[in-house]
Amino acid sequence: MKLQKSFYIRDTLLVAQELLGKVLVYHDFKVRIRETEAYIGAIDKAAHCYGNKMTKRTSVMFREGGSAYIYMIYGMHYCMNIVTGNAGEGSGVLIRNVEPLVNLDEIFVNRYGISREIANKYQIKNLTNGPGKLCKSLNITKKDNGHSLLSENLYVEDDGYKVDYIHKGKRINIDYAEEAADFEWRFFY
DNA sequence: GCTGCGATTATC
DNA sequence: ATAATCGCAGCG
Repeated sequence: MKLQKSFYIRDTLLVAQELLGKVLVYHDFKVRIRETEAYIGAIDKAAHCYGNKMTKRTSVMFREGGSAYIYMIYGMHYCMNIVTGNAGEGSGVLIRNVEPLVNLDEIFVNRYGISREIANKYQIKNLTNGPGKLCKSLNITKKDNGHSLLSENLYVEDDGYKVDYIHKGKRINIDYAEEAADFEWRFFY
């Protein structure tokens, strides 16, 4: 069943963990969420909206939970977040690693420009195990920024899959974030 | 207007 | 370990 607004308007660390094992649906794609990171603007120097920094880029993060925040990083990759909490809070969950469930043929073309049959082992292993790889694989771009997760073509559903143990660790590539760099807000299984 | 850099990835 | 590559924030 599709997750409703009330799922997202909760504590960001809780949402980040409960998103594990859920299925992200985007048009004809379905992928299982395997790794997430929480970002909480109020106390998190790694967050784009740290210190309530409202800019053109971060405005979506200040919405009520349940929207997609898509941003471009390093001039060449898109990353997808799910906005969490109450309006004005400025928090969200980065989707880092997913496992494709359907439509593999189209994913290989989007990601590598090749048919699935000729993909090598390395390409298969690294298909969608990163935030930029996820967006490339599913063709998620800036056009999707601000889109509602309660809509027809973009949402998260619970298909009954159970995650047994959630691993926790420090978030990736935020060494500049001082004390926040040590927060164990990365979750995976 | 100009400058510097990043919640990444692929390759060396 | 490092290049690729560009939107945008910060400055003034």
